[in-house]
Amino acid sequence: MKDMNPVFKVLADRTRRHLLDRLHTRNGQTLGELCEGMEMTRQAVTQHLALLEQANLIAVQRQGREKLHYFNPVPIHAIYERWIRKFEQPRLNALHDLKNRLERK
Amino acid sequence: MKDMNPVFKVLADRTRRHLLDRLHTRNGQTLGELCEGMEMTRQAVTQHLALLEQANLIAVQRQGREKLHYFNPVPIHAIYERWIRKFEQPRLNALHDLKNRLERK
DNA sequence: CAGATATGCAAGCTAATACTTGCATGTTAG
DNA sequence: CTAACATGCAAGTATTAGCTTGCATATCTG
Repeated sequence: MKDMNPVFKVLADRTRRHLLDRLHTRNGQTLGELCEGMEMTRQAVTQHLALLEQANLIAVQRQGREKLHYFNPVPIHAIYERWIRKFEQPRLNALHDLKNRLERK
Repeated sequence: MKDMNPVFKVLADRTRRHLLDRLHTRNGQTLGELCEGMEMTRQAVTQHLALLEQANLIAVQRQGREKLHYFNPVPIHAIYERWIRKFEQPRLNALHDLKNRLERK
């Protein structure tokens, strides 16, 4: 997937969105906790978390032998500002555009 | 990319976001117009547009031998409602969570 | 220290993705 | 009618994503 912006790519996976949901419900969970109930190996979850960390969507902190994960809302807000908000004013003048297009000919 | 929600997957590609941007700038463009300046073949663009159409992000209308493309903002708004908005209230109490966690032990 | 626990690292497999090439079909213009 | 134009269809290729398996390392507990 050709993409300079890692946030979209990361959000495109259901497992990763689920992990974000879990951290949103309770922040600071360990790797083991985040693996509970996941239908894949711990290593798979680790790899998803690594991508989330690369995209700056989570921050990680070692606490003894445990690894704590914290959700960071900033990139999602940036996505909203850059990509969502400008599309929220729907251009309902599609027919007007069509009319213009036909007249240009 | 394992995902039931096609909108995220579709938005994850830079080329497709660029196509949406172009339609947002001027709605109702033909396939040929949307191909201009793209550094790939027409068929590649067609495939991207097909994915955008599947995700209901664009609507297509045949006009003679031309194919007109219209942007549809509804799925992006749905994404915002379902996934973005709830993350916009940042939980800045990470330290509080950490404190709770340590006390649970 | 020794065993259990929590996590890390890396190679390998499979399926999906992005893109191309080649040809076919439908439409408009002279 | 026919030639140029706009688009459609399908098979093939290279890359990447998601996941697994196997083993290594670090930390806690008794």
